[in-house]
Amino acid sequence: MAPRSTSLEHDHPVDPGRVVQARERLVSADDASRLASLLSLLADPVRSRILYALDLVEELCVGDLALALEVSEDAVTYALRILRTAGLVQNRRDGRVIFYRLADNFPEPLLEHCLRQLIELSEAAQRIEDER
Amino acid sequence: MAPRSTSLEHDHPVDPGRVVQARERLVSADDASRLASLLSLLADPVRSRILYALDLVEELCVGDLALALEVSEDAVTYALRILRTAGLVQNRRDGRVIFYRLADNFPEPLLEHCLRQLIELSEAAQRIEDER
DNA sequence: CGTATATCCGTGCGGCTGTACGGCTATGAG
DNA sequence: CTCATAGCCGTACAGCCGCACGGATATACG
Repeated sequence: MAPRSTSLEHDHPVDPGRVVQARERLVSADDASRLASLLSLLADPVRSRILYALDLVEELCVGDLALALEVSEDAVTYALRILRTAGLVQNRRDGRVIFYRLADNFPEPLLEHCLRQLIELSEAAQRIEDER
Repeated sequence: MAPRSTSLEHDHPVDPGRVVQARERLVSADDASRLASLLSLLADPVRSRILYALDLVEELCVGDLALALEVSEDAVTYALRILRTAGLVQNRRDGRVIFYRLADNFPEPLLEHCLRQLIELSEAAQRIEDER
């Protein structure tokens, strides 16, 4: 069903210049959509902690990951399924045990650069909120 | 109800050393949870594009934002409500029109540094996927 | 005052997401 | 061969999320 275009929906810009300027240089809907997918992938405590754990110790099996993070094995399995599908982790079978590691082409700076900054950012925001 | 600890749930680590090592230096559940909140906030095409638009042109009203992004005003209002609640944007009333801008304490590097990298990353991943 | 406009708010709904459970598969031990 | 273990998969369910709609509110204009 069509959006709420029943009546007039703000036809004339209030500030046409800025609208045009924003439109021209704006992040495309496609880029934003891909970005959102990537961020959603990282926006889960179990998934991000798994990535950090694998960054620390190179290789871990499912059960040990659950122990290290103190979450259920089901949660780890589910998280790994998603990370695997996204191509962020690889696995290797050794007997009955399956070891996971970061994918070969895993973007290095992501964890230590980008996410680390965001963690500090969210801590700062938290403090500001607590002070109110 | 308790998780699936009905039977034994992998009591002995396969590689105790690595489990301990991961546990000690791992991102805490709290940090990961806060990080997830922040990432969820950014993991929406409308919200991220609004932030980029405001970064570009300083100030825009709701209707013009909808025009610039080519989405419904409802969607913009909803997105702004969330960004406002999170303290990422501020507004200013001028007559019937309400102008939005990035909050004073908006973390500068976030958009141009951090997210820009992630956009490129997601583009690269997309290309790899397309080649298969 | 009455009308039109810009935006917000409450509500409802469809869709997605994370988890738990039962059951399946594959491997190894006896 | 039989049994136990590590992990996966399909399913079901509860919770959340984003959007559209109706209606409210505030401001401007005549």
